[in-house]
Amino acid sequence: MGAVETVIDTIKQMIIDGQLRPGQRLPIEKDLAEQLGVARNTLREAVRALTAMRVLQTRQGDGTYVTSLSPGLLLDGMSFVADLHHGEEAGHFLHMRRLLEPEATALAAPRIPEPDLARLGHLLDEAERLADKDPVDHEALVALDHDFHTLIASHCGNPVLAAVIQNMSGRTVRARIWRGMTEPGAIQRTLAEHRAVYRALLGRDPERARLYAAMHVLGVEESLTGMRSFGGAGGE
Amino acid sequence: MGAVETVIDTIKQMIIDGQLRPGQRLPIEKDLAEQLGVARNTLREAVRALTAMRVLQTRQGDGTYVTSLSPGLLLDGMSFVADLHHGEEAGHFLHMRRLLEPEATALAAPRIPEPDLARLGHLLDEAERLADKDPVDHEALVALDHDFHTLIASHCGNPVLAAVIQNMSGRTVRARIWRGMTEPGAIQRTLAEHRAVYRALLGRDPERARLYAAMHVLGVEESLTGMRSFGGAGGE
DNA sequence: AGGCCGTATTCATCGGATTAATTGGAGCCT
DNA sequence: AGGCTCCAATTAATCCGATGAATACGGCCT
Repeated sequence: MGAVETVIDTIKQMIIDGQLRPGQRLPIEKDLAEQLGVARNTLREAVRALTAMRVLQTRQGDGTYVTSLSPGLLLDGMSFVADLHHGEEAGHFLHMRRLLEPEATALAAPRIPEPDLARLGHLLDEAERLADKDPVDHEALVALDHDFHTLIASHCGNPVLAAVIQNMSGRTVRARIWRGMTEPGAIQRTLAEHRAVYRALLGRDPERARLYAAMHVLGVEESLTGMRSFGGAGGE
Repeated sequence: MGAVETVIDTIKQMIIDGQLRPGQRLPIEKDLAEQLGVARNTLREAVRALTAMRVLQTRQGDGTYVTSLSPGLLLDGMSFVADLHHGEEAGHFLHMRRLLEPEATALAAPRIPEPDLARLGHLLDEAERLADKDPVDHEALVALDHDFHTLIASHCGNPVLAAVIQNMSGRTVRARIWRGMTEPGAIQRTLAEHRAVYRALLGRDPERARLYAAMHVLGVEESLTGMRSFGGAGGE
């Protein structure tokens, strides 16, 4: 096995074993390289790889530190995976969202604090305002869509679940989805689905939240495949 | 932004844009470094980071290639995240398994080919044989457990779902779980749960498969927290 | 005591040299 | 002619040493 890979695994194992703890500082490059029996360049490549996966963090002029190792931190960057896949593959990521988001939304219903609930409302108001304009600022809508779902997921009580949900649809994926909503009323319908989820959260009703979240993801899936079979899920 | 990060993002973007396609070979280090305006060492650190996340693959004496970029490939290595977390955090990963494995098992019921179904049976036979021995070879049981769940998940029809499931419990996590099953009969009960899932698959019954899979993950969760409230789920 | 500045520490980047592995083809044997 | 062996070119892997840039910390001044 290559020297760099060995160093990567060694550092990983040191973390798993508890020799290196979150926030702890590593020895300086020169010493650590010597201790591991490799050149500084080799060590640097290993550290760079671990930095890319958010296990380590380097601060120029200061040192190299172990990150918090929180799931949310380590799982981010995964969204790149979703960004790569089009067509049928994209459907697999939406399938994941359909499994996870209803659960997360239901879990968030009794937990999400009032201020964040209010913030959700403001995001919706803003999105509806943007949707009425012409031309539509898709990029801004994508950002609001992302904030809406992320805010809900972040209150599900399970950071792993929240992180995976967030990464199942990155910036590029969401942009593709919103750009793909060309049929008339598609944007309004999506926003109505958002509002339905919001109302369920406002009522602290987990089961309604779950169902409306499921309907929303399903709506997105069907709007992409052109299979939508009835007229929307916004009302009561 | 650092030069290395810039190079990483540039290469990523070239892949998203389609300039670099799966399997394609990159220019040699010297040329690519010159083209991107950085030193070879800097380029190497970027390539190493992308190699660590399975986006690129280098072959000494040959060149650097873009991988298949399949979700299964890109999402692996995520299991390291699960390996890091003990106690309450581990429960969050089990929660994920409880959401995902029942669905995957249900989806696999009508899809899994006969030969793999037979293989599942053999894995179970082998595990039951091992469980009766004394002392118990935990490591071998962990391997069989891993193969059992991985084989099922791989036939759910959604490679993303399969990959996430697989990474929600890596080697270290599974080892911890099986080592933690100290109460008498715990191992036999777990294997009985496996067999119940197997029987549902054998019957090509998605809903039974879903339920028994859910019961199994729940059993694992409760055996870890000592909350198990009744006597097992192996029978019919 | 509080803010400013200089110096030491540490990572970031660079350029070059050497080593090792793979590939592809030339040349040889059958 | 077909297949095998060995050699040479290509390319990544590793190492070395030097310079640049950002940060932290301690001493100094006010």
